[in-house]
Amino acid sequence: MTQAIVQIDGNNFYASCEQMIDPSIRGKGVVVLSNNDGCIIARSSEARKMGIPMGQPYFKLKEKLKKLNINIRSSNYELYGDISNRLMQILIENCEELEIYSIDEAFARIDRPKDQELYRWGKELRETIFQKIGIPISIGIGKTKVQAKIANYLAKKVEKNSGIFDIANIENKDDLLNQIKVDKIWGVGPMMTKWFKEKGITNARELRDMSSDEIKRKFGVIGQRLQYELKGTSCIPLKSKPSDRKEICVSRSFAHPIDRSEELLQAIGKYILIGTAKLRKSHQLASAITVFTNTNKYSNNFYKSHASKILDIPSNDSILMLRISLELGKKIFKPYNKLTKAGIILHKLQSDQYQQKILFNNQDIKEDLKKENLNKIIDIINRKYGRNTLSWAPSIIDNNWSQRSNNLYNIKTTDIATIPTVIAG
DNA sequence: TCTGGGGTCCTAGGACCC
DNA sequence: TCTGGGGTCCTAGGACCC
Repeated sequence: MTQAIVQIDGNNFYASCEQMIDPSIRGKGVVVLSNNDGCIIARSSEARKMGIPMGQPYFKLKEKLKKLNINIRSSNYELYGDISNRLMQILIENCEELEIYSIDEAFARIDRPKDQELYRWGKELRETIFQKIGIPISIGIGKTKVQAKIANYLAKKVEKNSGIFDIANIENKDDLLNQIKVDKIWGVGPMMTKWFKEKGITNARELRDMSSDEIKRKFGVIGQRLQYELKGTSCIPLKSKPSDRKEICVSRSFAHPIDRSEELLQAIGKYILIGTAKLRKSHQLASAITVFTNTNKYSNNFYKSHASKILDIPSNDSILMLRISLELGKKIFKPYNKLTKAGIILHKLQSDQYQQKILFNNQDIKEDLKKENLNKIIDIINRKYGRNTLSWAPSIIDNNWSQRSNNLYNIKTTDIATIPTVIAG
C-alpha cells in the first residue's frame, strides 16, 4: 500500500472565522489585524481581490480600506483557537495519523486506496468541514511535506482544482514545478531566495535539479533536506505527538511609547505572571529568565537591551520569578528612550515531575509547598474569572500603555453570554 | 502617532578539558 | 625560534515558520 502525505489548512483562516461568526460580512472584504492593531495578518478572498496586501501596517492602508468599504477586525484568538480545535478534531477522525502544525494547518498520513485516488476522500472531507464548522479548507497531497505544501498552493491558486490537488499522482512534474517561484517553497525565506536568484535559480523545478553539492555547501543539512523533499524523498517526518515546549515567550508592543521605568516594570511584571501561569499549566519549570525591551526598530536611533538570569533551581513560582524579572527589568531600563515593546522569555523548560528539592531542609520544603498551593489557587481563580482577577501588586496597573484592540467583534464561541439570540419571525 | 507574537532548528564559535 | 590539538558542551544569533 502506498502512503501519501497530505497538508490541510483553513483558507484565510482568521478572516474566515470572522465571516463564519458574523453573517453580515460574508462575501465581503474583511481584514484581520495583528495584536495592537498593528499589521494586516489575514484577508478574505474578497479583500485580496481588491488588492489589499498581506503583512502591511494598518495605518498605511487605513484610508484605502475605508474607501473600499472593507470590514476591519482586531484579532480574536479565543475564537480562532476554538474553531481550530473543532477543525483538528474532524481531521483526527479522518486521517491515519495527524500532526497539528499550527492553529490553521495540519499534516496527515493517508493510505492510498486500491485505485490510488484520494480525490473523493478529499472532497468529502472538505464538505464535512464546511458543513460542520463553516470554514473552507484546501488539501494538498504529495509524497513529502514539501510536495504536499506545493500541492496545497496549487489547490488554492488554480481555480479548476477547487481546493484539492494531488501532485504525487502526476508522472512528470516539470511543468507544475516551473510555475512555483522559489520564494513560495516552504522553507525558503528571504536569505535563501536572494542566493538562489544570484545563482539563476528562480523556480521549484530549477531548485530540484540544481547541484546538490552546491546547495549543501551553502545551506548545510537544511538545504539538502529541502531538495530531497522536493524530489520526493521524505526526510522531514510527521510529528503526531507534540513535543514539550522548550521555551515560553510573552511579549507585546505598547499602545504608546513609554519612557518611565515604572511602566516598563509593570509590563514585565504582567508578562512574567502570564508566563509562569503557562508554565504551571503545562507542568513545567524554567531554568532561566530573559527580559528584553526595545524602541521603534524603524527609527534611526534604535535601542534594544536584554538581561538574563539562570535560576539556582528550576522553578515556576510566580513570586520568585516576579522578583527576579523586576531586578532584570531595572538593568535594561535607560532613561530618555521611547520604548515600544517589552517581553520575557522562560528558557530550558523541563517537566515538574523531577523537580529538584533542596536536601535536608524541612523549612524550605514547607515554604515551597505553601507557595505551590498559593500559585495553584491563583491559577484556578484566574481561569474561572479571567486572567487578571487575582494578581501581584507590581503588575496591577493603570493600563495606559497596554494594547490597542479597537475593532474587536466581541462574540466568542467559548462564551455563551456573547452569542446573539436570533428570534424567528 | 501608528510597523504582531510565539515558536523551532541549526550552526559558528567560545569556553573548557585533557 | 619555538607558543598543541582534538573533543565536547553551551550559547547567541540567524533563518525560517505560521
